[in-house]
Amino acid sequence: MLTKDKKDISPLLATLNQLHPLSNEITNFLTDKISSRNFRKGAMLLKEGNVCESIYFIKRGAIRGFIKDGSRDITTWISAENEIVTSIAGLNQRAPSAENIQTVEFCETLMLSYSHLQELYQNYIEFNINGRKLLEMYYQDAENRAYVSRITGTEQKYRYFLKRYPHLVNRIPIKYIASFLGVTLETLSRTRKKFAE
Amino acid sequence: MLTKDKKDISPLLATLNQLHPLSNEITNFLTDKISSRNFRKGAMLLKEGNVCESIYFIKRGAIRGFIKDGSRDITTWISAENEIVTSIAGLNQRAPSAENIQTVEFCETLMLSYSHLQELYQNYIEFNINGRKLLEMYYQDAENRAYVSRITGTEQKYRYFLKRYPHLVNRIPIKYIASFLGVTLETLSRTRKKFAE
DNA sequence: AAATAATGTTGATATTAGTCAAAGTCGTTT
DNA sequence: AAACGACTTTGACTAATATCAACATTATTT
Repeated sequence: MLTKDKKDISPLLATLNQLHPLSNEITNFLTDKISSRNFRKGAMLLKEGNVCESIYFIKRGAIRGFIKDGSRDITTWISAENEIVTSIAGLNQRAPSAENIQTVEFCETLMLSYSHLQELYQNYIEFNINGRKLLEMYYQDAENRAYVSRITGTEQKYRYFLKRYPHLVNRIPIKYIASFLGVTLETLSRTRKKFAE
Repeated sequence: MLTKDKKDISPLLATLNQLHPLSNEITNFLTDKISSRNFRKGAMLLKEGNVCESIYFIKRGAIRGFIKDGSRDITTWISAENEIVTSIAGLNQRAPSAENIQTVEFCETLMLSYSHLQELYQNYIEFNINGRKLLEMYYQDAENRAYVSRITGTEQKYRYFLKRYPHLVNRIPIKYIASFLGVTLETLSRTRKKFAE
């Protein structure tokens, strides 16, 4: 963690309001409990084996989730501006995460602790509407990620990536994109070259 | 669809109550609106391009989701007893599904229409707690499915399948398991043989 | 600006898994 | 019981991708 900044939580409020309008009480609670956190490139927000204590909204930068598979890592997701990241294992069962969470760039985030999130869900029942809708969206995303890793042919996979994540293509090191797609970086490098031609 | 049976919705109520206790009003609403539906083996509950109009709870049997990738299918999930299945695309955005949903065995299900589900969420706000928690669980599952398709080595994949889905191993045709794991059925057949030795 | 580290490319080779085809097994129907 | 269909195994061969290693390029630090 780098600094604890003056916070502007409006982008998060906008995201949540789009799903279901937030009451003043909820807006005030969020304004009170959320803190701003910046992270240097490569910082670990969560290491496997630990229970994730927070949920982060990305104001600027990109963050990935990855799992260790022997000596190599498998990047399981990559998120950027206006997305929310956390360990689903922590959210769902307060269980130690098998997943690691790491910034890929310098990041400005908004952080809400898990316990405050639970307080929200318990004390402001209608906030569960926001949570439910958010999870519907993220679930679909997870399905899509499972899909891309199963389609055959590196070219088809990369084509999918270009279409779905155009904003990340020139920001994320090829090694992360490769493992996200389920290929080696060398193979992806060659495939990408064919595309340029 | 085969028959519309006398319904016993208690297994679904048990599942939902475990997440958050249901009020009498909600229980009555569900009892009223849910219908029992049986399907023969191989029946299509949803064909790609259509908007999914219902959500199903599996009382007996197994159901898979799959996506067409050229001429072959990719099985994206396999669910069985006491699980809920639907097209997430339909749930989330009322959009035509890219996914097909098909029974793998004779199935007894409980069906709730999408519009009644929306009624529940709107009129009984606390039901969003059940929905939110359910989605947290299913989201984690989706993450895990994405993970297994990315790990390398058919042996490792199959080992994961055995561990995570022991109840399905002897029920689901190898061709579905293979595409779920992201390998061909021949490769899976050979790998499985090595296991037996 | 030079030095260093991180990232990306390319080539040669090995390995794995895919493809195509045939035959075997199992269960269901007639 | 024979015939059919669905599922599974096996073999020979091919194609795709991984691996290992060297080098090139681009960023970052000093």
